[in-house]
Amino acid sequence: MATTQLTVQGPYDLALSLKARASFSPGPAEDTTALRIAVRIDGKPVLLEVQQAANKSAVLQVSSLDDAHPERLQEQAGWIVLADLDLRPFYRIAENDPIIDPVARLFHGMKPIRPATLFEMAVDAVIEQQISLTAARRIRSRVIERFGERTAGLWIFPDPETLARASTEELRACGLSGRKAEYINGVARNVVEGSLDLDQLKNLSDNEVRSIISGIRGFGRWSAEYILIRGLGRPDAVPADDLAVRTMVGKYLGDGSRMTAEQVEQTLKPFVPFRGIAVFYLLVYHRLAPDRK
DNA sequence: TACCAGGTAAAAA
DNA sequence: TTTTTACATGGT
Repeated sequence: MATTQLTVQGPYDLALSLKARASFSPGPAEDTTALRIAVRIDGKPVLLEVQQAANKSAVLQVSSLDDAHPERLQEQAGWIVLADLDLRPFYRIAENDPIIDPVARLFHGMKPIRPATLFEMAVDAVIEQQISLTAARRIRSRVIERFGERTAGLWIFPDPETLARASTEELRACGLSGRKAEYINGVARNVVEGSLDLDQLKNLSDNEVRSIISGIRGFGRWSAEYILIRGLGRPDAVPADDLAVRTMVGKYLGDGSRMTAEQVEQTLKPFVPFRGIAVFYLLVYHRLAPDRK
């Protein structure tokens, strides 16, 4: 059994971060004491478990039953929990806003949890286009159960190779539209052929990422921002035209009614360079608030 | 039943 | 160039 320690930047609350993630996919209650996820490391399925050494401690315990390199485990876990992000500058900015400040204090140490790979994130973005998160979740699980791999009771998201080979009909059978089936096929093939290197996006600026993502068929402005904030954890990225964002920013930072994308952009200016994190906190607040709706 | 939900590309105007 | 339409599922 491989075990390693991971030090994260700034304040971190793993239990809260897990709770936040669960709030976006309502279902049976999930374990919030540890992050358990199956990933592929150097091509091999590995069960990864991440725990917080002590409450809100900066040290995380990363372990796996499999004999993966501790360094690779640490790297993968650090990616998923956004270990490099320091929330303190965000909290300082939040202090200037009467609405965000109490929310930031309530959720002290909360970070987004990233999907294990950018390919998974890209496919998720396509699945979630236009339909409700509930519907998207159902479709997503059909895709995983049809094309993914199961290890230690957990599913690993299908590889680009598998989804590149999948027929439009098979994908449609999961509940995707024919269009979305083509998009997913397309991005998977780009990755397999090597014309798209998703991991390379990690080294590029937000604008360079926007340019590359929106050049892929099926990926527009919304998907580029969505992948930036959720997949890459870029703290300033916001899909301002996103329906939920327009609704929530309007509700909490505006007059209560849904905003236009332009109004969202204007309203979020004070939170640069943490606009995406500010919106993340608002969305979670809305989902966890007892007086929701 | 109709409409909305964390959009996008392609057709039509 | 700008506006409209088709698309799939799930909840209300």
